[in-house]
Amino acid sequence: MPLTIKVTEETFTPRQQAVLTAALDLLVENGDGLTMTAVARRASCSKETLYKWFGDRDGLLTATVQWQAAKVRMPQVDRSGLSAKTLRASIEQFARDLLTVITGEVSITLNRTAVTHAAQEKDSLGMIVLENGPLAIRRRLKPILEAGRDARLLRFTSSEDAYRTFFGLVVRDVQIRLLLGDKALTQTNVADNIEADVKAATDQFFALYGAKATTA
Amino acid sequence: MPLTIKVTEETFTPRQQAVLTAALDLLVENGDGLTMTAVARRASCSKETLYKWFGDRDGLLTATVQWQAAKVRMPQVDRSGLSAKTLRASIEQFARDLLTVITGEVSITLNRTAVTHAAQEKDSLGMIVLENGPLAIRRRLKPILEAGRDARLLRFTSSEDAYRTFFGLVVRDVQIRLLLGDKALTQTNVADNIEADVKAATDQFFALYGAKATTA
DNA sequence: TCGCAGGCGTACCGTACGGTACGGTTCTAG
DNA sequence: CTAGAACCGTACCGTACGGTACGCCTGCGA
Repeated sequence: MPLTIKVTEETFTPRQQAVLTAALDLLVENGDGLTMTAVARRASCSKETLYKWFGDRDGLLTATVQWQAAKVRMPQVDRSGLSAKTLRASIEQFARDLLTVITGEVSITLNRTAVTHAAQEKDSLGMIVLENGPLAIRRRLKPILEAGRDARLLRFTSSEDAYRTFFGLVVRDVQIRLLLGDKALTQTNVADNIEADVKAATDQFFALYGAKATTA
Repeated sequence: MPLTIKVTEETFTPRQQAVLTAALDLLVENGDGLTMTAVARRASCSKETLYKWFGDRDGLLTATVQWQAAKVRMPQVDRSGLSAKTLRASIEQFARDLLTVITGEVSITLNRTAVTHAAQEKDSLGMIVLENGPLAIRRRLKPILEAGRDARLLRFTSSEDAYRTFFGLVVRDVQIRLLLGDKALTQTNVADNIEADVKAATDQFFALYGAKATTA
């Protein structure tokens, strides 16, 4: 399977999507339990079909991650009619989206899979996850930030730095702890605190980059 | 091998440490290449000895991680004679230590190993890494922060929140991108920027929590 | 009705690797 | 000098899993 630049829902037939769903379910249920035999049994198809469609195990894994990533379509935030209020609402929404995604079971599983993959000098899965996680957020957030600057609501020199600070303020140590399986961070526990964390992170972001703030 | 509460250098004989060094080297060179046969060959010992000393593959892995973690002894920062200047220097030192560690090849390898491990419902390695990484920093940073607050140099209500914000400001998206194998983040590239990042993160931390700052 | 493509299920193969067994060697204690 | 413990090297076993081959069934177009 060659490098696929863009994966849409139509890239796979419904039957293939059913197979990928089975693969993703297995992955979530039991991280490394993604054996070709298990997928074939779960999806009620033959292994031969799997190899015909996806080439090899890595191809199936890649297709699964790409397909799942294509499903995550974050809500577009309106850029027009920018006011202090709407800007803040947009930023909060980004923070909420980000936290909701990274604390989700599917995201944790895919990130773990990609990290494992990267430990074997194969970074393709990592790039896919990056591309559809942090980088996707960045692509959508940067224009908002720059619009905020144009409207004299934000102050910064590098929108890249502003974005990365935002990421840090929102994610903090939550993602790495979840990936490492920290039991002190029960998922429900995290989910319950998302709203408070969103507000705190947004407050801090405006404290650093708001028009009235003085940054170094 | 039962749960070892604390691992010191003396926990293992020199010969055993040589074995663990070999294991760590193999892990760094080639993430998943840690086979018992490879370790035995690299360390010039027999597999039987490995099993006698470490029980099974997981025991060897755990011992390797624990032993490496025990080697990382971060420099203690002086808490006495707290002034604005020394406090800032301490904070900067923490930021520098944190960034230096997480961008190191060994840290990346161990984190990847622990994440992979956590994907198999085995969180012991994850806890060890957490305990000796983020949590170790936290244990040492919190007293400094609280001393800074007592000296009216910092303002915050929860030192836990202050620590986590510090972590986010320093680490941002660097760690997850390194774990995912982002090629855009060459290690040398990151290393060259550490000083600038340290300064920026410290500035932002003081902007949020410095005595003169107004936080929400 | 016939032929055939697509696909299911299963049996099969090769290999890699965790774990064990065992003979041979070195070192130490008595 | 000898007995035994520790340990090295290697051969071996069992299993899990990636990948292939093949027989069978179903649906569909001619």
